[in-house]
Amino acid sequence: MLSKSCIYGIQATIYVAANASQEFVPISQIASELKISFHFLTKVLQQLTQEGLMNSYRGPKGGVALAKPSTEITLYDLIGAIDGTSIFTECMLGLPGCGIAEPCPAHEHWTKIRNELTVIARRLTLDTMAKKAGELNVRLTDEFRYAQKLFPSIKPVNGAQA
Amino acid sequence: MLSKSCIYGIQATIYVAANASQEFVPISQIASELKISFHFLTKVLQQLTQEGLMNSYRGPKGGVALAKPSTEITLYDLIGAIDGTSIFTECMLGLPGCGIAEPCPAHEHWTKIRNELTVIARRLTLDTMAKKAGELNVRLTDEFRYAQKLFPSIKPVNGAQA
DNA sequence: CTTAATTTGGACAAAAGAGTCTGAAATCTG
DNA sequence: CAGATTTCAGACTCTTTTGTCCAAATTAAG
Ligand code: FES
Ligand code: FES
Repeated sequence: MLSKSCIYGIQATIYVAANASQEFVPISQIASELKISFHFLTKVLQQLTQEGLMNSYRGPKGGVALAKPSTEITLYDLIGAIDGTSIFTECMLGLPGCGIAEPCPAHEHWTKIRNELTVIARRLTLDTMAKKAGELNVRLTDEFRYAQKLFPSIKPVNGAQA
Repeated sequence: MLSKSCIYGIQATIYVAANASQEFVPISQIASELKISFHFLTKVLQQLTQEGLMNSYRGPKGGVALAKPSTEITLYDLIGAIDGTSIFTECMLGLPGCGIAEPCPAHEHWTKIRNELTVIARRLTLDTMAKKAGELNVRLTDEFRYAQKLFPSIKPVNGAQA
């Protein structure tokens, strides 16, 4: 569904939103905590910066920060900035100009799903996701649980690693 | 969302389902009518054959045919056979083992969408889509309209080409 | 002013997806 | 049997995505 770039972008922005204490968060910190390739993540976040969703600052004490309050950035914005909005508008069969005038055989059903996805993505804010990420057992990546970072004594529910 | 292979497979099977008159439909016929690369489509349909959704027959008068009645093949079957069922089960962020035990911050909302997608894909049969494909102005590919093939005098609603 | 930390911007490599081609095997027709 | 038609199987190329790396520009701190 989503590209790797997009997934990394979402995870990173949630991480930044949850670190409201830091003014600018260095990309190296995000990358090492979330176990994402630093150089690759750098490109993704540069794109979010160019799209106006983040601010960046160079030099010591530099890093990236949200350009707007986390309540005003939605999942739709993030996906749109990285993968583009075609998911929310395109034909399931990839035909150009999806519409009732020239529908494909799945149009009626696909648009229903697509519209619900759009509504949910527009409603779901970074703030909501960051709060959720702070709950117990919620994970941002396969490795990273925010609750575990705050309270290292907490063990995950299915204790794979000791 | 869907790979090109999957889209071609869906278009081709709808085409075959709509051609109920022919016993076996040659892949070359499907490819030329739907303007899909013959060799590429061949591979896709081979996969559907191996998955048990289609039968094939070599030699003159050969081709491919549905292995089951078109009322018993669903969009879910087609997608599952080509792209796999991960769309219907995987985490939006690609995390392994999507579940309420270790959710990601979007789990709750994504599973809602995903479940509706699954229900619709399981309900939508080839028969339904083939019937829809026969309606006026419904297109199977950018180029191919079934109604136009049956009644060449009919012009598309937004007459791009003369 | 010098050094270290950081983003920026691009080049480059590896992997996966999409598409092309060729030859072999099966099957019908005459 | 001979020849034509068709699927089957695999090698190969091209493009996009993913990932790695390095040098230049910016800024804070001593
Ligand atoms: S035309 Fe295919 S989904 Fe609208
Ligand atoms: S864990 Fe991410 S959608 Fe379920």
